[in-house]
Amino acid sequence: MARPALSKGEMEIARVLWEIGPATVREIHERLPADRAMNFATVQTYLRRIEAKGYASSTISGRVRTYAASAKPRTVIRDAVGELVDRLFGGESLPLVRHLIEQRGIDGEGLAEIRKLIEQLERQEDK
Amino acid sequence: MARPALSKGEMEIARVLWEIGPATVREIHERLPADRAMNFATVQTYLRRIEAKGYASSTISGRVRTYAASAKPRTVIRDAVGELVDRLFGGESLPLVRHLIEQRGIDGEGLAEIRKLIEQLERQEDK
DNA sequence: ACTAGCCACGTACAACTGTACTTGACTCGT
DNA sequence: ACGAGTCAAGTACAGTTGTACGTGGCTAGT
Repeated sequence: MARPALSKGEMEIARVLWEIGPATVREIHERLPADRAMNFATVQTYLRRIEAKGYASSTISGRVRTYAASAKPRTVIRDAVGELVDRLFGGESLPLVRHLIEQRGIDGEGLAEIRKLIEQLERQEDK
Repeated sequence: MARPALSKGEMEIARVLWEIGPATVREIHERLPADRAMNFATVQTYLRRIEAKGYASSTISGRVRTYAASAKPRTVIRDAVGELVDRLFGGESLPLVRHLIEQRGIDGEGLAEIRKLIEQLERQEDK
């Protein structure tokens, strides 16, 4: 494996690609959040780089190139989060979880979900 | 404010600076995790850049320069995590919390702590 | 057949990053 | 007073990143 990591900008595009499945440059460009204006050609460049790094593949049909993710979000997320946790928290994930829960508004529903998740894990551990 | 964000490598150094308080280049260099060998001059460069970006200040006393963080970890963490959450999760923090709990080993004690934290927040919310 | 629009592809380019060497000043033990 | 070590500061330099322009081919409407 050992693909070079995706850059922040590349991740943004990759995310859209995971979300809407195989897509053309234009489709991805259109699905970008409105507050994230970006030139069509820029999206094109990102996709080319994402493919070059081995996170996507593409085929051309007619005149249009279609990109498909070839790496799972889970993998990319694992690496990116791992990196952040290492650099900013010395490898400890707990402080990051704490930060997220305390500092970033997670609503009641979200909290409940996490609580259930934890209770479940704790039961497993007890066994 | 609007300081340019710290790069990953810079964060690593900034973290040590927060941990051990105002320190000289050498002190920081020595406190780096063993698996993260880095030339003394590299640390020097990072510190210079961290200062240039406005996240630290330094004074020279005698021949030795001492750096002190001038930004709080909380701020830097907020920004870095916010960035990641935006790019990789479209701004939703819940999936990141889920990922951390499910995928990164957090031990029983950690889980219990998070659970308590959540219960506390839920109580607050109820009121 | 002509034109306006769309697209891939190559190219560009400055800023930022990671990483470090070099030089010149100072300092301490001999 | 000399050599070994220490440090700041300047410089270097290739690779990555963000962002985009230009060119030339195809295509659908006139």
